[in-house]
Amino acid sequence: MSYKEKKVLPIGAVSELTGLSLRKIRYYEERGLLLPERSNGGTRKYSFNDVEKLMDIANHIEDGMQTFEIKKMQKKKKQKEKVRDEMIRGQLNAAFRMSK
Amino acid sequence: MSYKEKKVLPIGAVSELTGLSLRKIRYYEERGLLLPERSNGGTRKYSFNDVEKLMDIANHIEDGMQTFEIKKMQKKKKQKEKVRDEMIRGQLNAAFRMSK
DNA sequence: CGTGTAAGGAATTCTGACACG
DNA sequence: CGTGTAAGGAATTCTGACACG
Repeated sequence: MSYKEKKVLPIGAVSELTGLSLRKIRYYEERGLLLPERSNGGTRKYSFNDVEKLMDIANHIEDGMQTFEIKKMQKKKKQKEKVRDEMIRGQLNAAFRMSK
Repeated sequence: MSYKEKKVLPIGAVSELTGLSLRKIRYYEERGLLLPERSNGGTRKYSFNDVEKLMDIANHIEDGMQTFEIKKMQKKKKQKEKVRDEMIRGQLNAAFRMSK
């Protein structure tokens, strides 16, 4: 796994990087838009990927989009990626069979 | 600047990533092998680059090298990089003059 | 709904020092 | 020299709640 995915940043760093308040960051998590890890003590740990996701979320919020709509978009995006991956895998399998 | 250089990790995360104790991490800084940033409150902030540097340091320590020796090595390494960069710049300038 | 804030407590980090070797 | 540890304090984060709208 690359640095971008490592869950290591404390919420304060994320707040500085994104410009979002601690309240907002925690609220977006509450709405399921984000899933940081937790330390043994219970403190949140974020990745740089989470930071990017948050900036994306912030943009949508600014545009007047509601959290549940953003949540929907995330699901659709994941669905698209899934389909695309299955397509690729299918093509590869087909090509593999052809090669024999 | 890339994620790798951003000073954002708290010392606890660095400890987990490197497997080094907090004491060791702070001590290597005291010896000048490392220069994390500080938050307003005074807490240390590390980059992934610092994490890599620490694993390097740990290896040298295991080999019985002393901190001042590691410090020397770091200086030599920097010197080499500097010379190399100047070489490249020189070559580029020469090529540029030739092209006119 | 999305966000600010005050409140009390818990987790994290800080420094300087003593210990051992 | 390099590292562990106990000590006291400060910075950071956590949760649940009230407020506004």
